[in-house]
Amino acid sequence: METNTNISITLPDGSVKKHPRGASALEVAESIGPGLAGDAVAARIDGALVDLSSKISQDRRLEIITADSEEGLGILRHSTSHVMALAVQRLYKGVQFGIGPAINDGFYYDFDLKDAISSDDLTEIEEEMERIVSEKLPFRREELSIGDARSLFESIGQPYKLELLEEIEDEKVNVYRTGDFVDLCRGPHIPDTSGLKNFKLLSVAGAYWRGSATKPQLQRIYGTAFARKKELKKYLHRVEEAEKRDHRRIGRELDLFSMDEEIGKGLVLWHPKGVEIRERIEQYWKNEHRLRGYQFVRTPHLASEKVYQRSGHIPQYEDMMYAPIEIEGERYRVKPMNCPGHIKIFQSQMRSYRDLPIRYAELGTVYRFEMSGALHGMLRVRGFTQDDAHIFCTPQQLPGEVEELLGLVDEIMGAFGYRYKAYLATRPEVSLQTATDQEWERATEALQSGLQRYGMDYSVEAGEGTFYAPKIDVKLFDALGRQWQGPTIQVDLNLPKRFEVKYIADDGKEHECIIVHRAILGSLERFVGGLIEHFGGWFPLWLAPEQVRVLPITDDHTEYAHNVRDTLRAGGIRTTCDERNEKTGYKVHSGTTDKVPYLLIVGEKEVKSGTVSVRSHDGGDEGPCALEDLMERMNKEVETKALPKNFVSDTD
RNA sequence: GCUGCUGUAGCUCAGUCGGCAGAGCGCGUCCUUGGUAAGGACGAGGCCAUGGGUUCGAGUCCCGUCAGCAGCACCA
Repeated sequence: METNTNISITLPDGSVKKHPRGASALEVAESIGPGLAGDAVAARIDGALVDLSSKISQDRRLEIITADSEEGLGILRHSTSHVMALAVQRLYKGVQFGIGPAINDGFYYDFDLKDAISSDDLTEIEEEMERIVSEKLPFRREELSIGDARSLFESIGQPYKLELLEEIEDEKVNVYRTGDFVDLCRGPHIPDTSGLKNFKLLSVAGAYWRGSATKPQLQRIYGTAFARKKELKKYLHRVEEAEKRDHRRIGRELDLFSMDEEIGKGLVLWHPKGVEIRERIEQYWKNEHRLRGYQFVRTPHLASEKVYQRSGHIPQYEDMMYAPIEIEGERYRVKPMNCPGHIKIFQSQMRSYRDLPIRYAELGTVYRFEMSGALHGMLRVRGFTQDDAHIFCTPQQLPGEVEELLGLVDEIMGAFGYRYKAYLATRPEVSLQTATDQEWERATEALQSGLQRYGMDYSVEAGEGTFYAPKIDVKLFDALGRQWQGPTIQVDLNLPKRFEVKYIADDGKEHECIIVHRAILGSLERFVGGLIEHFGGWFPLWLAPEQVRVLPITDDHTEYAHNVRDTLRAGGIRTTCDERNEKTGYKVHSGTTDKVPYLLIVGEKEVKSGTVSVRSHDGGDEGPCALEDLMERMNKEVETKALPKNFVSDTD
């Protein structure tokens, strides 16, 4: 006969523990070990996430969730957001609450309140939060019927919560109470506020209710929380590190580019050193494309509106195009896209299947009217140069072309030291109706088979394609582990029809051409901006605008320094000479802050022995070296596109 | 575009209660001629974003405009 006082609890490692019926998850955790109980934030009972206070009344599987897991950390942060909400409720009258979830690196809560919160107020809110933590207030869960919940939130004047309730279909909902703060919330939460020790409020900003620009705008406070102080510190350090790498700051410090109010918003002025970097990239890009059978074309910056009418850009994107310019009664537009020009070149003669594939590439500068709030340094601008190309091919050739393209992606992203991940984005809900289901399917399958043929890992993002094309998006991970938008490969289902792009097949008849639209770098502006942050300004030798700086110790050595410089220059190495009237330490300092990979110190010793003393970014003070040996080493470094040593941040 | 914050020397920033515009870096001249992350002295450099208002008096307070920043929304 089974005892009804004990139940069996199965732990993740398979072991079974006997506990009295009605034991709480926390009690079980305590019986396993006080350490675990202390770190516990919630529990999973038979697969469902619940509070630690949950009583277990039958045989169950139990997992104790700690803040060391991603899930547990999310719970900790979510609980912190409630504490912040309580603090705000205490400090400001008549607050209405939006939502307050955990996010990637922390949490936020949205508030509707009369007074504007500024970042100066965050300290005060943080202090109130500390107080709440020391009060050790429990997170108390209550289960209410929808009707009761509605009257509750009505009585405390929380219209946003009522709106959320409208959409819940269950009969019962949870509310959590922490002190005087009540929230509609699925949970779970940590047992009480004393478990929150390591948090920080980060910023305050506006955010639309429910993410919709037509809805009211609330004030959002962002914060983060961690299980351990060390992790919080590490995170804050990483944020700082990212700030130091900000391409706008480094762009100014290294004199790479600037923007000017009088030139216009979102328009980049490339300085000589920035151009130097850009040209290395362009040169490399061109070589790789030439190797793969691309031909280079150029199309005008301005075109008659007719072509964008036909392409569909005007009906679809007019609000993001620059206004028309009227000449001789005809309206012209600054080009927002390179495709129409490439198509016209393709159509300048009859094309046989024997000519295909035709691959046209252009570093094409386009202009788009991005909303002012969207602009961000070089990463989001109004005038930019796409590394655009269009592949005209037959349906049979498509998978092979995709495969080739992935090889190109791999080559180029690898050269810059990016890790990446591919995503297959399929037909979205709202999509072009002129293309048949079959065409969507065939295009998507071709992309997929290209991925498989190349052997590239990918995941499917259902419905994330553009309205006119399924696509492969490649996302990059930079040295700080941050994600960037990378290459994109799109099978265009729109333009071949609109422009009637045809070729003559082996049956002697006209067939519709496949057009693949693709960019590897995206835009030179964004790519270079991203690279600056990726490398933190320490470019690999092949890209560095100033590869070598010669530092003569006194005036007596300038002549020798000039010889060294000129020899290097003759060898194709970008070299300058710092002949300022300063001490060597000063010149080394200045060469380092200017992020020059090689500093060559030349003094009495070097003049006599005909050497240079090398100080490199990778190797530090390396001592004397014969110039020819150094040149050989640098040439090799340039040729192999060697990445700087340890350019990955040590905070990772 | 929306909400909030910020505009002071080329850059980073101080400027108290409304009372003569400041520092460091950088730049120039001079001294110094030196050995691996900042030698010294002197000097130039400002319509305090901009237009209005309050005031005896505005960098400072109020309103508008412009620009930048953060987030949201947007991103062929």
